[in-house]
Amino acid sequence: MGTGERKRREREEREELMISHAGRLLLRDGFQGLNLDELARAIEYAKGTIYQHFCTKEDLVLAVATRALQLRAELFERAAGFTGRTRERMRAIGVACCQFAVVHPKYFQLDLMLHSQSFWMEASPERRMAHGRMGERCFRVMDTIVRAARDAGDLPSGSDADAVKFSLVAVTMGSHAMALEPEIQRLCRLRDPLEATRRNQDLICDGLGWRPLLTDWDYAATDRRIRAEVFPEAAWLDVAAPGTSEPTPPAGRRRKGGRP
Amino acid sequence: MGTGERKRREREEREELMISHAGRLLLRDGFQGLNLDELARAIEYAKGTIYQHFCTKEDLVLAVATRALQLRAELFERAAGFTGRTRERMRAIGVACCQFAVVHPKYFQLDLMLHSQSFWMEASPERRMAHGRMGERCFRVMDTIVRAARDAGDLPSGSDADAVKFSLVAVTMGSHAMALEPEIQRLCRLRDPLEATRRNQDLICDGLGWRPLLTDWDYAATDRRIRAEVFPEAAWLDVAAPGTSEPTPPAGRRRKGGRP
DNA sequence: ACCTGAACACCGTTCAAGT
DNA sequence: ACCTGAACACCGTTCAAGT
Repeated sequence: MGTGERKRREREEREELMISHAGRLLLRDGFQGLNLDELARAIEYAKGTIYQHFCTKEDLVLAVATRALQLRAELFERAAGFTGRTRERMRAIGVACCQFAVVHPKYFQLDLMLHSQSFWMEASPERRMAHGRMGERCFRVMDTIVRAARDAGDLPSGSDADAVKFSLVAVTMGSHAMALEPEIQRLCRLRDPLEATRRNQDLICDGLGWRPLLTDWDYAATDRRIRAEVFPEAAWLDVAAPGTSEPTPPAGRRRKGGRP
Repeated sequence: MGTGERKRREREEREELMISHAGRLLLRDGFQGLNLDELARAIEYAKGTIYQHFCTKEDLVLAVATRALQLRAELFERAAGFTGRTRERMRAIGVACCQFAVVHPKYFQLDLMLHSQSFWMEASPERRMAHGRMGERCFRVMDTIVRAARDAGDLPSGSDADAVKFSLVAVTMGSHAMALEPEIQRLCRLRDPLEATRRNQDLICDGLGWRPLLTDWDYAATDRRIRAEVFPEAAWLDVAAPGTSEPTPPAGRRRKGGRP
């Protein structure tokens, strides 16, 4: 029985190895570019062994995405510890979101992919649920703040907490996704994608009537506090020029097929 | 020379046939599910002939997406003819957007895909530019209204027209994308995805200070006017229960590979 | 009981041969 | 000059054989 325990642990460690290494390859090559032959070679297991852990490639990628979502949840929970007005606290979450998108641009792209592809039906129910739970963790953090805002009178008493969360999530994801798109950058003459996202969060909050409004408060000072108190070690982020996600590598498809 | 002219026309008609039929298959099966063998069989040309028009599968799909974007541009231009306050006119565009997403849910998903995948580098520069031009057409319509709003004093005089457009596009795409996601529907207890998107557009406009604000105007009446005057033939849309995009077909992957 | 990797199926891409 | 479709390459998935 002690042996069974060790077996279980080894199996778990192997899965961990697969997920973390798949993550690395995903960051480099994207979903289509992720090659299971290469992954197997890199982790020194047979390709077939991967399928003892994941029923499809999508299942594996979903596991990576859940890991990424966990990172986000942890950022959220850290941000939730920020003290101040309720809108300032939610702002800390917004900053956490931006941090995540900047530090892990490919993970963020992966997240977008999950939302726009037939991913879910290729993944196992277990992993879908695990991903759902992680999503709940993120939403719980937001929910606490929204309710506190309503209780404090910072949000109109009639506000629907679910609707507020949806608005914030939608504007954040949408802004990020659009801001990353070169076509949109050109059409909207975007200079700083991150700044644009933050501004849209501000607009939504103002639209919701979340006090103090943009005009009644020095949110630049709040941002400085957030950076200093919640993400002190991320100071280097300010240095990186905005939009410095690595210039997508020459992943142009190597032509295949045809005659010799 | 008359013959050369006919050849050119025939070539164009064939390309048209390919695009429209590829569109049909895309609507049914999505990008991954689009099979060029099947397409070739359906249009009764050899698979190789497709490659005389499109350099890759992505190139073909981009052509379809551009066609879809053209539909959207036409809806926008029609909506721009709506008379009323500037915010009402922009609202007509918002309604057009929602119409588009409801009538062509798969095209809308396709649009999301373009934003989240390494599509562009597999397509030809010509088609990328064609798509860019169609995007410009959409933005031009919005731009006219935003400037009119600033001139009329409906928008604060300091408003940056590009930033306003970005906010609207980001919130609309983001809201739609999130609203389509079952996971988000669950977490936010969404009842009516379309309504949620419209509401977020309202919040952004309020946040921008675009008068008349939500509280100062009967926008429900505006919506009725828009439906009656701009999209009269689309009345049936109100009948379809929200979120009645066809229940994604059992596109679960047929397992492949392995031994006989 | 579990790992292995060759075999296989699928499908996008190419090109020699045909008209 | 252009169309054809069989051949090919790539890669996700499977399973008979090995340990």
